[in-house]
Amino acid sequence: MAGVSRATVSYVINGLADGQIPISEETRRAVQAAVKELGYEPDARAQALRSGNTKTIGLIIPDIHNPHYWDFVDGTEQEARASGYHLLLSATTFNSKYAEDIFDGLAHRRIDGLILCGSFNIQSLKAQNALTQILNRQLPLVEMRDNYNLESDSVVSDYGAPTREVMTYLLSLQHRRIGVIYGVDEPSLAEDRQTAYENSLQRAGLPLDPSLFVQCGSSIEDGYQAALKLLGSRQRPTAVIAINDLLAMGVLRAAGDLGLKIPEDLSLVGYDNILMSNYLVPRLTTVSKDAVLAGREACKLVLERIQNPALPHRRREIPARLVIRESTGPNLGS
Amino acid sequence: MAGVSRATVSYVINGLADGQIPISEETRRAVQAAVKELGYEPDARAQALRSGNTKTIGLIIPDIHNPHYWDFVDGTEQEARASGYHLLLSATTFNSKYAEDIFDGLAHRRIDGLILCGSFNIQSLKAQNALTQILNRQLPLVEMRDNYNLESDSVVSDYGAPTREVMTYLLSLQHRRIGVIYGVDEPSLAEDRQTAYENSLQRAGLPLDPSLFVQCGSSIEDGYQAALKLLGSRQRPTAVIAINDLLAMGVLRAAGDLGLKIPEDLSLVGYDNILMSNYLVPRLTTVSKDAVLAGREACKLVLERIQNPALPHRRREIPARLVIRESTGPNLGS
DNA sequence: TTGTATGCGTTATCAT
DNA sequence: ATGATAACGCATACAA
Repeated sequence: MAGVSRATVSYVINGLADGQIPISEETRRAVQAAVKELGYEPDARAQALRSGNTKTIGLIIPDIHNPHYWDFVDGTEQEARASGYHLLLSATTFNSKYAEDIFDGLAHRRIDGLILCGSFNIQSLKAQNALTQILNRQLPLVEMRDNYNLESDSVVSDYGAPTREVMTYLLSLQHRRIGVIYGVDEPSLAEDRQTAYENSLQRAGLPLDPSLFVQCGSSIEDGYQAALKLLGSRQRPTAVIAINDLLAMGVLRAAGDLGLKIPEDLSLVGYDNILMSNYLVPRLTTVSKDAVLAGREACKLVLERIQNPALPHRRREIPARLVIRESTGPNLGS
Repeated sequence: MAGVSRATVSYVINGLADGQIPISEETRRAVQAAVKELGYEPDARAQALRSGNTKTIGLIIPDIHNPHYWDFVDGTEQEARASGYHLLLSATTFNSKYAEDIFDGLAHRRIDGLILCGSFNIQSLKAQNALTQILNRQLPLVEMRDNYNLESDSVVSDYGAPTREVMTYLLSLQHRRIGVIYGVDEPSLAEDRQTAYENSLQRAGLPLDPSLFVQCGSSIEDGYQAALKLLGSRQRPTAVIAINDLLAMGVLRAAGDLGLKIPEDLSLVGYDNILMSNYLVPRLTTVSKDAVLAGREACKLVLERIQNPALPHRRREIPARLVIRESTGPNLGS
């Protein structure tokens, strides 16, 4: 329609005209007019086939119902969009038979990079195979934990120090029986918190009561049920640490049902500092981590590696710190 | 490697062997062995270029921080995955300059279908243009509201009836001053609720006090601030309807800050029945809608239309109904 | 039962 | 300053 060849159109559209390849002003205008007239848009499929990259980043999150991950997705999307990339979102639940499908699907689609957020079932042999295959293909990969293997970049947070801080704080409030709602799908992912908890107790000369350490799933209902069990026992704890804020909301609810007032009868600490934790009644004391920032950093890392695959393996640390609000107070017990 | 031609490999992989094109057993086995050996996976980019479809569905949600939409995403993803489709997720905020970028990006990518969930700035001329262009391209489109135009399928909920039910319920509890936190980015999208509210008041012979109807943004902080204003006034309402549960959480918090007990001093109703609304203290009375189901239905509709573009335009209705829990009670006021 | 040839829409290389 | 051509990896019509 512009009366020029396909190549010329390509030059004009991709702005190679600037310096690299000289295009006459009238040709450019003719092409641009035709583009507008026809509503022409280059076909990303053909571009992908030709150039080899899809301008797409895969993002896998473990739990679609936990606000913490939305913050993460938010940050990732901001950064991806800013660079003209799109996000291919997948959600997997622990033990999900889909884990394998997801990896296969992403490999098949030739995404340019992959961000693996949070736990997924690496115990599954199939998932493990899928992952190693992805690594073999040199797919830029960012993991939100210490590198499962050294090939990948990672964005992590040290929860050991803030957990010790939580324990020191709770102990200073005279809490002696401190429960833990350990609702992580992949237990090893929160080991730093578990050991910090145990070490703090030992250092304080307190016994390690296994009945205070409750493992459960990651839904709010799981947190609720776990708390019901933990708080319904004869020697109930006077403080509870929930491994994330969503579970803490379940604990809050369970405490209400048992007639326990927070923080008078029970102190409660969460992790993540999800947006709504500051609007709960009472406002939740929590270990805060900027998930949006984490998402941005993760995305930056993939994008950088996409641009330069030879980069040394990197590790970004997102700080986590205790934020004291209203859900914790002194032990007023007998 | 299998000693056969590319075509034969294609036949074997795509299972055309079954009936359509006969393949000898030994050839098939040889191909399959080679596939496994090489870790061969067909290139989705080339397939997309050749076949014309990307097996990708675009999904636009208005607010990444509202749990309601995640339920929706959940349902959509389940259905998409079941059919071998992936989700290209975009989040847009009202008034976002990105609205246009998003549409352009999706058009450029030649997604197979688009699900438009919730409000987006159709007032923006650019967004409108982008949308009509998409329609011109016959892209299968599902809108989560009554059809912006007749070309698209839609999944909707009638909020008029349940809102009247809410009003009847609150009036029966002797509430006479009923506030509304109207935090919708695109006001027209909740018009049915507004008129139901106004009609119910009129039918009860009650005045329409504009100061009871507060417009605000859609974040929890917006709900909090709006409630602070609404409940801080001299003639504060004894009941508040929040246009969604997230905003209701903000109201809950504001009430706490003002020393108002729920439901003794204030009744509160939300919409959506997000998962956590049943774990709040008090549990939230809300107009429930199954967002996961809505997501599935929306995805089914696109998938069906992708398969058969000539389908008549369809409209699915997802029921919404009042669920009475603990946040509402009789007006005990003077 | 299998192989050959063609084209999907781009962009890069080489000519002109 | 621009046009012709090849190639990306696949699926299919057709030939053998």
